[in-house]
Amino acid sequence: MAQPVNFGPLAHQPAYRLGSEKIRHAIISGEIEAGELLPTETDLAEQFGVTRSTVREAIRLLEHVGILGRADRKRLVVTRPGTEAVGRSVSSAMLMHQVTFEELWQVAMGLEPLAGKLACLSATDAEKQLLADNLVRTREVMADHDALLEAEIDFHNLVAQASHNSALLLARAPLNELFYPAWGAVIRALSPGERILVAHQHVYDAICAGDQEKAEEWMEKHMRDFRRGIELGNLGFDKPVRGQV
Amino acid sequence: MAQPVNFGPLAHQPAYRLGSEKIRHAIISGEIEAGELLPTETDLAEQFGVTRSTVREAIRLLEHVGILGRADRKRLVVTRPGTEAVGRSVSSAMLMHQVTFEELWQVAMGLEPLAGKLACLSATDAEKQLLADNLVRTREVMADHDALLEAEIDFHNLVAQASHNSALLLARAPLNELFYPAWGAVIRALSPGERILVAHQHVYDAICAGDQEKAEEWMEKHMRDFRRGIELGNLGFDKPVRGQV
DNA sequence: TGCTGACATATTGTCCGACAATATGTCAAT
DNA sequence: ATTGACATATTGTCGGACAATATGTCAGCA
Repeated sequence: MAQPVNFGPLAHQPAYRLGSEKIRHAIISGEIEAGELLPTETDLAEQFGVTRSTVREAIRLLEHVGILGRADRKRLVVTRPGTEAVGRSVSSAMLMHQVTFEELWQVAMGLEPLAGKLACLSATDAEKQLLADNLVRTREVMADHDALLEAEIDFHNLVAQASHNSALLLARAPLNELFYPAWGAVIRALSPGERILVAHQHVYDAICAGDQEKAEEWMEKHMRDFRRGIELGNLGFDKPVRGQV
Repeated sequence: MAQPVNFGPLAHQPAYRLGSEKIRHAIISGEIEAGELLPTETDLAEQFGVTRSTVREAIRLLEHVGILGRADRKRLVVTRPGTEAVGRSVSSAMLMHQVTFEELWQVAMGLEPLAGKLACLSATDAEKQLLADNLVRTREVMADHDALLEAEIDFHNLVAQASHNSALLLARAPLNELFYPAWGAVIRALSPGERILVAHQHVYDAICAGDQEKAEEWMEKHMRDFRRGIELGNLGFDKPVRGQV
């Protein structure tokens, strides 16, 4: 049987998508740098040869990813997407894929010890100080579950930041949104404040001493504690994390 | 000195953002499931009490992240963001942060061996077959640099998929966009086809045998080869990856 | 001088109404 | 059963309009 020619679809892109791609490209290629102002909507409309409404749609397309933002809630400005923006979009995706706590935990086991290890190499004195402050604060709020969770999340963020690896920082962004909040249930159920503090303390010591293996090892231990907590509390280790976002 | 009351800013959100949040929430909370159609723009406009233009902006805000898409390039449909959508948005972020190849490599060292390890536990026969096919293909195209790179990327995607961990799949999405393409330069410079194949073969064997340690170990070896290749070819291990996106 | 207020200006947020292009559904004709 | 004609629904794009708000300017006043 003679197959008729397959032309494939006539990839006709709507104008707002073309415009958004053009802007995106200009930004990523470095033609426009972070912090710079974009032309006004009217100007863009004129340049693209479309109406302002279309330009606006093109802009919105990029805004949610964090590439564009408002400087003074007026003019558009090119921004570097922070961990929040990335975390938000990736965790929406994970939520829709019904990611289980176990799956997140496995990813965390891949990334968090790595963060600890790298922090040993790159942490500055200022960052070590921030970690020390965090330990103090953690001890203070040990009884307050919400504050404890916040301190806990903070600690891991500080470690990640001390790794001075932006790729890692962004890759682990969704953990902040999904993994650690789920941990809140464990804290309320088991009050493992002391155990958390011990682990953090060891990680901190290792970072100060520049002892990579120890940092990695204690981060792993810490993560295993997470897992044990969820299992002990029977909090649905193999069930999808639900989004409180 | 008596501090005057601090009211904080009057967080006035534009309507298109409110609308987008409302839709996003409905989707994430499961009120609307993936695959379902959204009401028409006119309906949404009526429900929200705004004009269609505003609704359209709200929709665009979500479209780029992959939560919304076109079913038949007409009606809006709720979609699960795939690795492409996530990869695209996260890698834009990484590019703007001037992520270096070294940083990406470190993340890959955290995730790829993990993927190999998990694949040992979860790979189905069909997935093993796909891996086997990939090995055959890799051997065939060993001389063709572009095709080889494609096969290489494919292999790692297949392994990741065999891990049956969506969180991992999404977390490593940016690697596909930035890390492996950079590897293309190495292939052209050093033609390490044979070395790649050997590593892949060992990973494949380990997965078939269910030998987690071996899979992990060979993935690590493979990654170290990457790094060595970049260093040997003097291809800018510590320089920002440039986006060809 | 330094602060305040009035005013013009630029830019975004929102609205309205309109039309073309395209996918869908229906029904008659072949 | 396939085709063609036609009405319908929905999106893509247009153009113009106005309100709200941030910025800049400048005179007035202590």
